[in-house]
Amino acid sequence: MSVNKVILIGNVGQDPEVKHLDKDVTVARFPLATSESYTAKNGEKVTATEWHNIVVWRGLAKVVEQYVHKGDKLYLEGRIRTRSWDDKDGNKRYTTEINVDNMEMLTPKGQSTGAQQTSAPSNQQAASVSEPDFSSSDEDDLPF
Amino acid sequence: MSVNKVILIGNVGQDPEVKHLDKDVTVARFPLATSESYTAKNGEKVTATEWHNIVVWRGLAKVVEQYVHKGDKLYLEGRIRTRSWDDKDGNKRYTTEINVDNMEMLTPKGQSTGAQQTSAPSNQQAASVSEPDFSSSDEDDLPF
Amino acid sequence: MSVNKVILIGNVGQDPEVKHLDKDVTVARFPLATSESYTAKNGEKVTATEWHNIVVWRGLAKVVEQYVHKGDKLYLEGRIRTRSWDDKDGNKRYTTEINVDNMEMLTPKGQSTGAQQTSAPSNQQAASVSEPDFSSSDEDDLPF
Amino acid sequence: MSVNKVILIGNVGQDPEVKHLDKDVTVARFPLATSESYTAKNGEKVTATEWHNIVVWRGLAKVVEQYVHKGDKLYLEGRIRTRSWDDKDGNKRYTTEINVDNMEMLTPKGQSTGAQQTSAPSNQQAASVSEPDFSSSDEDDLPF
DNA sequence: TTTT
DNA sequence: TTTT
Repeated sequence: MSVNKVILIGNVGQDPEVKHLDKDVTVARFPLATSESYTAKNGEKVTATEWHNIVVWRGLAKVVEQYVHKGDKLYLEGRIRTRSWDDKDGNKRYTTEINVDNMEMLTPKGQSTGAQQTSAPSNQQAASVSEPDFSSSDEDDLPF
Repeated sequence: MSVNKVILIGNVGQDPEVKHLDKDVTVARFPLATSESYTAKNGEKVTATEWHNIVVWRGLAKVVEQYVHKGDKLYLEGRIRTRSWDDKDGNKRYTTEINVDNMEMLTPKGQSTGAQQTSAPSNQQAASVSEPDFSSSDEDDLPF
Repeated sequence: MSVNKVILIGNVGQDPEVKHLDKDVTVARFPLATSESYTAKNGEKVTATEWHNIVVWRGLAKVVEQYVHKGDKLYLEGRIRTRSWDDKDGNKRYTTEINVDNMEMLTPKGQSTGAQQTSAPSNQQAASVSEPDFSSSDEDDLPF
Repeated sequence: MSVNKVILIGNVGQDPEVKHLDKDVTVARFPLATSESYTAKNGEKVTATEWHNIVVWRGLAKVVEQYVHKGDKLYLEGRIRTRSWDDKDGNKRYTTEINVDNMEMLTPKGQSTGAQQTSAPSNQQAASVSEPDFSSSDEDDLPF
């Protein structure tokens, strides 16, 4: 009796962080920017950027791991989920994420414009697939 | 070149808070619940409820003021917007809201189930329209 | 690299026609009305109704068979599909349908307003489930 | 009390046909392809293409006229509308169209791949804007 | 009739 | 922190 659906088209802000949990479960996280342009009261053109915390699970996370890079444009379909956690001062805090159900790559293959990609050698894609050091990231304790 | 679209169907958790700002601008805020049922690993049926911070501006806010009550089921279309603010400890905090562009009432007229409504006298709708004390609420300093 | 998504909220125009094909595949079809109101140039208020040919397959078709009746309000998510066929004059003709992927019932249980339902005896739901005569309908040759 | 919403991402099949009606009203029409790939029962990979009749009015039609070309990838948001008309044999026939409310160009500027574009001289975009012969097209009598 |  |  209810619907919680998000549709985003935007640009990947950072290469995804991918974690391989036990039981062969993979999760990928990355920021996605959407932006809106409008004319302010003073006539100035303004671009407002919105950052979304994207979370992708299981099979789709493996697709992210292999093919999604900083700068890519993506179509995402998912659900809003707000998680709560306690910060160091004992305050309840909230983080809103987008849990992805469906994804389409809108950047044509070989046209990624992310810094890492363009500076990478010709075998960069394979390199990015193995991306060895995310699992040892010391950000593991952060809630997002 | 980007899209930020949310579609929700859910139930209003509290009667909307409506403020009349200067220049005849109205803003309405209320929580909306969506829920998902799934079967947990142990076979138990679980219902997870997600609460969304809904924000409605201008003409649509006046519709909310007149017709939307606790318990009503709504279809909403809007955009995700995360605002940042500084809490009392000087930490940056974030609140994610849904800014509504389009709304449809799914509760048939006269069938609202909210507690306030059902206990209200027959002129309750007019009463709720004038709703006198929100603007003097001491919650004005809170970011939502 | 492409998206074909439809979101409808509307009312069921006729009780669904349900067919049980071989291999335990079920398909349900029914018309759904959406309507838009607008003010014409002459100041008159006009309501335009749009009829959609809804098609539901497999497990979801069984849900339709059991729970969906004329008059019910539904949320549907699906894809547009246009089928072509040859009419009796040998002309190519086209029928556009909505293939449903996801459905939510928006009419509260026991509040259906369809004529058949309200006039039906207390066991009408079971009756509608077995709905014996659709498969022998002479409309079988029509493309919808 | 109803919703009729379509979201498409696909490729433009032909350069848009643009007509300037009286009262400065512009309408643009073009076919858009979406495609789905799946594995058939025999293990073969199949791509099914769906063609949508896109209709864009007024200001957005002028954007189409200037910027949209065969081959371009677009995000479109709109409504389903089925029109009826009488064919030469006096039969009622139906055409389903997508009336566009919102559009985003997904092909980066200068990267169109449509045949007409790549073979056009460097001033082809201005040329396509004036596109002189559509209004005298003898297809005017056709319903789409 | 488009794209991958 | 992305893109145009």
